[in-house]
Amino acid sequence: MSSAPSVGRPRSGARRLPVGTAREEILDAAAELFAERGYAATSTRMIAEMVGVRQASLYYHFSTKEQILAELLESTVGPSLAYAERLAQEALSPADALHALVRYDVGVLLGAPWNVGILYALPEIATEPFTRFRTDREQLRAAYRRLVAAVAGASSPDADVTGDLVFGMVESVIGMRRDLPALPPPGRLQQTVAAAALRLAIGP
Amino acid sequence: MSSAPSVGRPRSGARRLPVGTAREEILDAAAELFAERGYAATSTRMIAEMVGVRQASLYYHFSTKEQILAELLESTVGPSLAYAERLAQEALSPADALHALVRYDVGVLLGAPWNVGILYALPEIATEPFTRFRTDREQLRAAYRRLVAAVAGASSPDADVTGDLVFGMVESVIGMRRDLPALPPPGRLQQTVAAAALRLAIGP
DNA sequence: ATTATCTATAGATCTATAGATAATGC
DNA sequence: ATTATCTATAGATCTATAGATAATGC
Repeated sequence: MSSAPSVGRPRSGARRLPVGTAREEILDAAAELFAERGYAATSTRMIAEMVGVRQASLYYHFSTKEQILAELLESTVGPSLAYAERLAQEALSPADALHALVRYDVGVLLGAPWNVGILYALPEIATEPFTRFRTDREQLRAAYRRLVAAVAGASSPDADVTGDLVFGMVESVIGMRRDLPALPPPGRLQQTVAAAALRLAIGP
Repeated sequence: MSSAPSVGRPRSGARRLPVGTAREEILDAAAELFAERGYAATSTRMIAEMVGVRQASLYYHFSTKEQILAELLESTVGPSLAYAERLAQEALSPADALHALVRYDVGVLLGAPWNVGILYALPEIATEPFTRFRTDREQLRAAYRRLVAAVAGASSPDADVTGDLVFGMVESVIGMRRDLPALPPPGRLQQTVAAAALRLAIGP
């Protein structure tokens, strides 16, 4: 929201978009570069150049390059996890709840301005600065497992694995978004994936 | 096979395992480091140290660091693609063929000594040295689409998307292998995923 | 006085090439 | 003579810190 601040030394370059705080501008630029060229392959200098600021100025807003990545990752699991927790408090049938969660989660992954989900796969996230992201993501996985188990009923022996497969299938829209020249419209794809999740969960 | 060669200047360090050529030793070490720490985060010096050789000596066997990655990637799609092509020539029902391909592909992903599949997600592979890998992987995706369409019958409108979802679900075992503390035994997981693929393909 | 930038730079890399050297094979 | 290594290094980075500076706010 609050655009260019009134205090502080002026920038050397022009402001990219007069919308958003400096922090948000940095996150936007980093999201684009990390998703398109890779995290380690993106230098802080490239991010700064895209923002229109000197490389060292990034460190006024973020203490390390890793912090920038951590914040981006958080923004992609956070909403779906919060939604899963809200769902758990409503009195929906397990099938309806699973369907809703898949729709929402796919919507988040497709709706992000850049395909940041691709960064989940980075081996780098096994380290400390990303602990929060990792536990949030595992909680989301647990929510999928619970819902799938509830849909399948007590009968199913490897409901956990099926939950993981649904979770993986949902996240595979990240790969589709990257690799396919065109995707169905978001609403339609959300619907298709949600229906597929139910087929997976219900079946024997 | 052919272990330490009889010609050439001796190494400064000891040979890691007296099995395999220098080329294979390099690929092994790189696979471990790339999968565990990331491609860009792994230096050629680290690879060389693990092999027991000086950094510059890698360049006698590979012209660039990217070539090492390209070869590793190729080794993980290659076999499944070849298998899909063999399957296409046999007279199996579509359902049996899809089941067999999923079993095989999951087996390859789980069987690799290191979880190299994780590298599929790298944005770096969009560049030229990886063209061969990318087209092979797209051919494998196409095989999944064909089989899923055949299983679903002419009725299904978005058989392509379902094919992509099966493809994505199969590859999601890469993420499971990385993130879960324990997995079912390979044979059992192959079976579970293959059955799940059929449920996805058949359903309405 | 506070804020948000700037300039300058330390110190640590990193990839790839050039050319020397220590083996074996002919 | 050929092979597979070695040593040495060029040249290009890269992250993060220190301290100066140009705004506004009090």
